[in-house]
Amino acid sequence: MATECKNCPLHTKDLFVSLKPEQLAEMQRFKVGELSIDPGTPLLMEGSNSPQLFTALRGMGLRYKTLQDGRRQVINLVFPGDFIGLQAGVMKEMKHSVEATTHMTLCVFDRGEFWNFFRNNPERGFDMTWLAAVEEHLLGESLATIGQRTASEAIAWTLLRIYRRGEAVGLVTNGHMPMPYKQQDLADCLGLSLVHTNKTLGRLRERQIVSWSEGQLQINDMESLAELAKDDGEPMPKRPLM
Amino acid sequence: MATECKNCPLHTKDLFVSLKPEQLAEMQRFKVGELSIDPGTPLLMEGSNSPQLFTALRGMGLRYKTLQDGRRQVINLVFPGDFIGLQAGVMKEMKHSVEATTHMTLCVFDRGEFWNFFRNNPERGFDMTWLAAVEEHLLGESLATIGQRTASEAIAWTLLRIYRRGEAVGLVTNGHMPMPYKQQDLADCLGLSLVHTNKTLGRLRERQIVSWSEGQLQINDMESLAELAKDDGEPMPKRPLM
DNA sequence: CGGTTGTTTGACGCCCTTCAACGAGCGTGG
DNA sequence: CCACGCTCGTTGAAGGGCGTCAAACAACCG
Repeated sequence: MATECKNCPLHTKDLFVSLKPEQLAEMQRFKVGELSIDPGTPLLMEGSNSPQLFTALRGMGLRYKTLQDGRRQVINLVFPGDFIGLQAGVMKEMKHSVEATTHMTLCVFDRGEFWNFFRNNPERGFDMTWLAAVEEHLLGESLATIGQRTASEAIAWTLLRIYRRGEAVGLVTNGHMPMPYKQQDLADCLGLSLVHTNKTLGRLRERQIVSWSEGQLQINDMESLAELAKDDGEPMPKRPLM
Repeated sequence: MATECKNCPLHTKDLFVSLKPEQLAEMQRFKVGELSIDPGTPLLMEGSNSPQLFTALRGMGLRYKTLQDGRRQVINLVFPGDFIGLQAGVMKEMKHSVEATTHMTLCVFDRGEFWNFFRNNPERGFDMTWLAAVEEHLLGESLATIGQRTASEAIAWTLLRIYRRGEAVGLVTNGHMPMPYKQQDLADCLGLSLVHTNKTLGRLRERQIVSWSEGQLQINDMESLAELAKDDGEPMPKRPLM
């Protein structure tokens, strides 16, 4: 039973810019269905030319690239509200892969209608650009993290960002944030080895700053964490929802 | 004396998707002037809310972010054809800084007209999204480089990419590519220390793979370079020109 | 109960950083 | 004209953060 756009659980969250009723109707027309996938399922593959675009409705995943020798770089994590497949939408093919970490449900859009949608809804087209610009900005921050921050800074920064994003979409309850990823995923986010990631996490736990176990992330000392992360304290940028 | 869009030296390069005459005319209308700046001049500052957008017409520069403790991460290099300021165009402010490395001349667009332009030219709006998606893709590749490649791989990869991009916009003559950056810039691109960058470059030079001196980049052994860089050999993605 | 996946811990070593110093090129001013 | 300062490239030495190797442990499952 597909969710109707006007009942979308996301578009009321204040992370997203609010949509006018007619825009919701437009999205409803653009939306061709809903997809539900199990943990571990690949959604889009590097080099594929998917006929579909998605926005994550529920669940979490990750986008990654693999070098030819098998090393993997996680580009970013996929949260509810993320738009997936823009690259396939405008370029010929995907340049990275996307896979589900938890069970996910996604709104499905028809790529063939993408251009029509864009032409008929310039406001939404603008929002698409906006979205891409936000993505670009976030990747720039990740670059700065991997390039400049030490392992503990980087891990602190990443956990903080995950927590905040989770808060913004209502995933946090009682200070508990679902954290379904593996340590290996976090390591591949940051270009660190699994072992070093593990030990650094252990140190953060000992210092009572964050605890991450059994798929739950908890922040025990927000102040120390933000300081360690060298977070610049800028609020999470608002973004459109597709 | 401003360059007219229809005489733009760039839009015939095959890196860019070609523009129809009426699109050129539209760009001409959107363009409010031309800016010429000296090496070292900051063009956009992090946190600024610039009223202008640019596309680089001639010259080279770089985009970077600085952490609060002064560490700098170069997000990417700016080449002719790059569109600058999209973030300020859709979000409130710039999230990184841009500065000129060589003398640069840029086409200037009025940010206030951005939305109108977008609405009146859905095709160009689409191209804007396309551009942002290309940027995002390139940042993803940089992430993989910084995160996964070793210093010599990363440096090889970066030099190779610079050379190819230079070729694509006609900057290479006789196998010589202008390389106006400092070693510190390259180091800040890759999250490496200046010293290590220098020594790694020296090793590449000794092995007769690339030589970079006096602002000129030369590739002596393209095959070895591509192999070292673990380049996946995909062609440079075509992109729109604004 | 063996097999698998993910976390944890220890030992060892290297890639890379940091500190330090020197040289080359160049513009400035005495 | 040369001394001086500044920037940038280069090189050596020392140390540490992080990677690699290896193994043990816990949880889950057929």
